[in-house]
Amino acid sequence: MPSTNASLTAVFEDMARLTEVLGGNGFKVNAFVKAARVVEALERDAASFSRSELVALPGVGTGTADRILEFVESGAVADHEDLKERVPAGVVALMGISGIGPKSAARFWHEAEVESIDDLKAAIDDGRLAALKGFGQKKIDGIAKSLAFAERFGDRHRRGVAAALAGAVAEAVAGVEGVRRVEAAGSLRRGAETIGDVDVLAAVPGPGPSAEDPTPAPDPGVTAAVFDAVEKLDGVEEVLVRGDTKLSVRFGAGLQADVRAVPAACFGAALAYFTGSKEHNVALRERAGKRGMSLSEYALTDKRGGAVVASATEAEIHGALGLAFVPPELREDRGEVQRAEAAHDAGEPLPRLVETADLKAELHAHTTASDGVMSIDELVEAALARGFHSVAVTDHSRSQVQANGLSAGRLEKHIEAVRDAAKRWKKQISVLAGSEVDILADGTMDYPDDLLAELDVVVASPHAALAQEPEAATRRLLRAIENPHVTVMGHLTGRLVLKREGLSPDMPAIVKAAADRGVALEINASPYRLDLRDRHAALALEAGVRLAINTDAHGPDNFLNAVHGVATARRAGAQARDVVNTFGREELAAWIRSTKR
DNA sequence: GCCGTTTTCGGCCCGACTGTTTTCAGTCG
Repeated sequence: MPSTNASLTAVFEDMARLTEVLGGNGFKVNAFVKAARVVEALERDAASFSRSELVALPGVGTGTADRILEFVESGAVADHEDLKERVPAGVVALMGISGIGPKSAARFWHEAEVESIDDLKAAIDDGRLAALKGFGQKKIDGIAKSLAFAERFGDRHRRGVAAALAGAVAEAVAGVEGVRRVEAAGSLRRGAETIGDVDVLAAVPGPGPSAEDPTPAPDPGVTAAVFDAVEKLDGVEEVLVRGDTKLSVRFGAGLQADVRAVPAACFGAALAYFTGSKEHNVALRERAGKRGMSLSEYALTDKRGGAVVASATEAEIHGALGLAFVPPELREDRGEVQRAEAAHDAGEPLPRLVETADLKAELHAHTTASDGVMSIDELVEAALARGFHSVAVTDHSRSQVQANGLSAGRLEKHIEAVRDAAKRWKKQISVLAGSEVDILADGTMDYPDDLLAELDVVVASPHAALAQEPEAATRRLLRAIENPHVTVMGHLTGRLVLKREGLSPDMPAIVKAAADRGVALEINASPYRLDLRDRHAALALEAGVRLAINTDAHGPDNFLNAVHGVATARRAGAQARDVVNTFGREELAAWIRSTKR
């Protein structure tokens, strides 16, 4: 995303929060949030838009347009600066604590002199909070718990741990007598790289929605059994909420799971609702309203009379709203509703996104030669078990000493061993000799060109000097892309999810160079990496760059991580033909040859 | 602040749950 857009997104988000804490008009707050979403989703730099082009964007009026122009001109928005002067910097942060919203944050600030998280802790300890009307011991205990929790774990989690937990919860729920269907929803289903809470939805017996009973209750007996089963799961530390339809539990590992029970006839509406995102849901409800309907987690209904229009499946609801079915990974209110409308009007579905089952090759995997746990044959067998027609053996290069990277001499011998295995496995699978070659800080490769020329597949990856300035990082990566032997650029930024920011190169320049050169950019599917991230993958696709979804497998189970890489690719809108791992055996071989200069 | 085959003014997305309330505000998703 162009940097102007990122900065403007932050400005509008901050204006929303500041307006909220100052008790301003809630609809104005929503308008700022919406403006942030619109700017975030722009495909061009906001600076390149004229005023009339801006006003034509849905959600952007003259006020937002003028603020965008002001920011492009001067680098700041006067109204935003004014708001910031009126609110201490730490007050907005209070709203980041679960249980504290704008009203409470404002009261803490005005009535208890709380202007930061540290102030809040002190105010809890010295009784200033308890002196406020409406804040009993339970509320204060809840806030103290949330504070301690946020400090211990932060509020986001890698999707790998969230997926595992969701699986355990879903399994427990599915085992309850009377449960018709179970599905993980929320940001996990949308394929997001980090997850706040795990949402699991259970369909249980109960009446369908109707004009007389628009919010039918799920069977209380089955619902109670579902909630009991989840509360009994290993690792449940605390029950936060338990009502007639909703259970929230907190696990010791720091994750929270929300379980909802709905009558089976409402499952589609509920699944759409709990999958979100919030912004996407709001967009759908607004759309429903404009068409004389109302959308809730129970049903899409006619406003007059309340007749049920659709409720059982998501596809029916989207269709009744005049939309093609929107895959969960696209539901971020980044233009998908408009695209689904256009597709629906043309009588077509949205393009089919890449699926895990489409993957037929792995181009980045390690063996015991460097830091993997599989022999060459074990790696080949793991690939065969996935139904793959090709696998590249890509152990670390010599600079990766801690990972037992191969010296030039060891690589020569390793290539021989791979070629030998390739002959033995030839009838079943193509075994390719490769290497994950370090891109050194100056952009040179960790092996000389004549050695690289002996390899079928070169995955070029940065591993060190990951705090480099953007200019240096850009030069470094461009130089690697220009190397005539490189096939795939591996985990391009070197970021680690929730842990390390990694390189911040000029992505438009990188994707243009990759397009010109014909190399693929990897989506590293490890939930620790997910690098490229979704936005960058979308930029690559726009530039016509092929993606490679690789698991970077160090052990056989790592192949299962492909699903996370696919989720990221789907968020970017990737179709199967955009991903080289979906190519047929001969097609892939031909593509690899085409990358050689 | 945005928006209009109900509206250029007066609306604007829907429901569950909790706490401290005696009828509802605040928060969350």
